[in-house]
Amino acid sequence: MTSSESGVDQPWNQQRLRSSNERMLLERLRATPASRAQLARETGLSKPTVSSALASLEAAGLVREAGHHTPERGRAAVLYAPDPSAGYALGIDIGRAWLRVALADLDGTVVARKDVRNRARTSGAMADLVVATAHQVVAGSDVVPADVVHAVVGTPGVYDPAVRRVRYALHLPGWGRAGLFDRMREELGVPLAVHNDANLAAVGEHAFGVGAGSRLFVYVMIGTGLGMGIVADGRPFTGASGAAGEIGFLPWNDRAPDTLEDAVSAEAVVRTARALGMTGTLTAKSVFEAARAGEAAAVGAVRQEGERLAHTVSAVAAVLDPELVVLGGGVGHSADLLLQTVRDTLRRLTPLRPKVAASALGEDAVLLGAVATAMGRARDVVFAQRA
Amino acid sequence: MTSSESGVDQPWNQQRLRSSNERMLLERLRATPASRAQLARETGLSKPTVSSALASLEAAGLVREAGHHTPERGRAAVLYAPDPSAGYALGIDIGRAWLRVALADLDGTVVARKDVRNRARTSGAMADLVVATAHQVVAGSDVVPADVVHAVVGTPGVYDPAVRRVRYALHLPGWGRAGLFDRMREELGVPLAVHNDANLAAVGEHAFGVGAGSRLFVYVMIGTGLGMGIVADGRPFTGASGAAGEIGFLPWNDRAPDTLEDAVSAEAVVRTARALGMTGTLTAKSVFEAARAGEAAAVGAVRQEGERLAHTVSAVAAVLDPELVVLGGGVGHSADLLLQTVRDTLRRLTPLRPKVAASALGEDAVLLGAVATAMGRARDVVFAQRA
DNA sequence: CGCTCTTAGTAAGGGAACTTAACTTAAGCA
DNA sequence: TGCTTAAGTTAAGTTCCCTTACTAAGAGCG
Repeated sequence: MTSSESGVDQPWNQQRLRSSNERMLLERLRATPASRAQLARETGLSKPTVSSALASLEAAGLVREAGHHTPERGRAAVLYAPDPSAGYALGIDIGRAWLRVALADLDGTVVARKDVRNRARTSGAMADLVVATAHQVVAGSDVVPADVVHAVVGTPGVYDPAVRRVRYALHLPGWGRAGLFDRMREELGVPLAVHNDANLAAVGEHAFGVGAGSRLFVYVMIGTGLGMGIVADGRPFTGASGAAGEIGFLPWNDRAPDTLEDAVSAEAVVRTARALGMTGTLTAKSVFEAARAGEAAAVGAVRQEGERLAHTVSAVAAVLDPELVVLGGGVGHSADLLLQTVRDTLRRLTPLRPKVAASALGEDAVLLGAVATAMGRARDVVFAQRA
Repeated sequence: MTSSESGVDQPWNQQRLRSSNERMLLERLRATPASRAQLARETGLSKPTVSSALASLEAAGLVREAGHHTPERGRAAVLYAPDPSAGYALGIDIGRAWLRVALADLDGTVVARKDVRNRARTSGAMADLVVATAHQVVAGSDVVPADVVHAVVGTPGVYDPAVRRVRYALHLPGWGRAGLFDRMREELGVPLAVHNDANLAAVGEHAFGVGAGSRLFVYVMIGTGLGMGIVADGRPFTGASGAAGEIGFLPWNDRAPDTLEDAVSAEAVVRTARALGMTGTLTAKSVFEAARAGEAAAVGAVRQEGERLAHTVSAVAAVLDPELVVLGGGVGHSADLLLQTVRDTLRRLTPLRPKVAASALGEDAVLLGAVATAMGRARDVVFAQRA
């Protein structure tokens, strides 16, 4: 027999009833401020119940008056809105080149931020830098440290909560060490969750960027490596072992034994450009700039990159059928150059053609995804801990 | 801002509280019969509440006494269990060669079944055959027709509820005609849902087969075509437009322009066997039998099939990271021959290696998936319509 | 046989949270 | 100032859950 979800969930008593209704009202208010009468009409609760629930929320500091609304005729309504200062969340992006930290309120508004170059040589120094920068960001804001409720870190690799360390972090030496994040957690003094950077970028693009409102979309992160984040029904989809979206391992070419990651990452663009005749010190960025200027070898390299990306996207489309594919990562800022080639090649390759778009958040996608994730958790925590 | 899930859900009043608790108790009883006292202990509800809820459920015919249990010491307990005869569900598998219909109770026990060869020449005749066979199955059982609560049909292609017809049903002429399923629905007199066959096979394998308990697994259906069903957290994952798992469209080989479907389906095995020197009238089945007997060309064809499947699986693993890959479909009964090759090749191809297993349900996977899906819906309906 | 121990199940009382219905408050307008 | 209309509150009543205390029933034992 099926069984599966045999775990009996919590019983519903009156407290949970009340709590559930308060939560529903709070979520409704996040969309737009509303009066008690309006909430009653919209939610189906009675006016007295709404009044009482709103009083509780206001007493707990989760909701506050937000002006008035005078209808055509009749008494003016008192509008309520969530109080975004009821808690704060830290988003942290640990990248190869940059460490970025942002502090946001419960509306997702960033109230303080600091980006520092990542010059740490060891993972321990890196951890110290993260903690120090986070403390600076909080100190540089008007936020009381105790009001910072949750933090989320984005990092390459897959964090395994069971052993509390990162796996597959190939490009960061020592980063897989045990105890690293426990130390950060402790010195930070804030609950800290660790997520894969591509997944967070996808979440960020869903919360604030071009993926907004999409029921199923993927974020392809092209840079030093190749990764993908999946957001399904608003939540990250991580697979059975956290390795969903590790498209660097897609089978690519049975002639040459190189990986798709090698074939599509930023270095590959440089390699192709050289093979096509470009010379000098090249970076992916300079190749894209040359292509923009019309240099033939560069254009060819970019075209090949686009074709290979289309190959990747077609594989993803066949398995997942996403509504939208967002191109981002280090190469993302040149996505406009790639889009047309990707779309044209896709048309040749497969009848399954998701929309393809460039990242709207650019370099900030991971950071904002961390912010969005931490904020979501912070909302839960603040609600759960109300008086 | 994020917004997204801005839809306010239903308010929680006392009726919903009661209903929710009754539902929870019912689901708990599906795992194993239990006494009131035991339910109270396990669910956290009080004994009087459990008594009262159980009385309602019993009055509604959803639950019945199921013997007694005498503890070590103390009064004997009255056990309760769900009444599986509170409703019935129809599962229907419309395949190329066979039409299969099964009637199951709310426990998922098949109480009547009929398989007929699919000789219909037109889609209209096919629809008539489906309805007639379904009526025969119900008539041939002890079940009152009014107790049949829901039906689910499995068919190739993607059913689009918006236009109420099937798309991409390449191998079935006329099957994409509008109104076809509306007609069946009407003549059947039972609510009818239409699902993709590979998805249902995956659901079936999750409910009754080798995928039981897996949080994320895929069912690869190899036969006339090539398809895949995905079950995530117990629910089918269909993608944005219902085309998730259409792995026949995976990019395969940039030298030859054929599709992966052509390269992996049953016909491909025959083609390869011929190319390797086999002669006579060959079917996929006969090639597998010859391979089992040790004939070199057949062994070679089977090996190539396994290698190509491994290629497919590695792509799926890179995107989805499933816990388990189940091989099924027409070629499924020979999966044991393929497993070793698939596993060995996977080891060469990728570090992401999901478990690979043969289907446990064989030809019945689609039918049982339809039964499981219809039963799930029937449980909901019966519960919602209790007095 | 009846006493005691133990667990199952019920009855009665009380409290929390919701609803309905009626009332009060406040704003605009004649 | 009084009328109309909509917002918001008060009061009464309902539903459903919980706690406490009781009764019911089986098993071992003197």
